[in-house]
Amino acid sequence: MSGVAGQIVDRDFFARDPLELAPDLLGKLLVGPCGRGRIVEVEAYRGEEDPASHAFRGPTPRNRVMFGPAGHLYVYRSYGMHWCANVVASHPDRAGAVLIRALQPVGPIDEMSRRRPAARRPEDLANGPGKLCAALGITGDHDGLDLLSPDAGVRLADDGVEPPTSPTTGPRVGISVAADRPWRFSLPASRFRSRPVPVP
DNA sequence: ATAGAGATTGCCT
DNA sequence: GGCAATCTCTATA
Repeated sequence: MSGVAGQIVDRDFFARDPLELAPDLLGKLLVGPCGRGRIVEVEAYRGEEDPASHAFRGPTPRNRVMFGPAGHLYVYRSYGMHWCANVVASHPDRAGAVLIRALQPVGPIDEMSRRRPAARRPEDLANGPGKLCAALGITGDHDGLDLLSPDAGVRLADDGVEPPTSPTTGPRVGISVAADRPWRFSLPASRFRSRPVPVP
């Protein structure tokens, strides 16, 4: 199954169409200031041709990172109270990002649990875009950071787990426009996807 | 200037 | 299942 977890440092891995990058993020490890988890569900968002994307109507103070280099982290405030994390994709001159929707908690479970007091079961620690940011300690302070930087507060690691050959796909959650596009990707066997695993 | 919707979550009945 | 919390942006005036 796996080797030693190593940070992803290949810019070209990120500089692709979000539709290509999204499924390749499944199985990777998201490492935050307060914990880490395995990515099990993501959504692709494009730019001007995607009405559901924050980048659809051009740059604003909030979404400016989506128009910057691939491999950076785009963190936005959702409904005035939650943080949501995206990996910037696409090309330098084209906006695009992949929203991280759910993680399988890896640890430390006790600290993640302290940050998610409402989670009654371990699988509820990070099974939502706002929940996973709370569990890992990701906030607006991390907006725009470079995921390829070795000392970044948020990083992306590969421990040898291969992306699924046939990811589960479906419509993106919580949107009303372009809701017919099946741009949500998740690991199969989703019923178990957010359950924590022992730290190796 | 003001109003309404939104890539959400948790608590209420 | 309903609904409140509350920031950012868009539409309308």
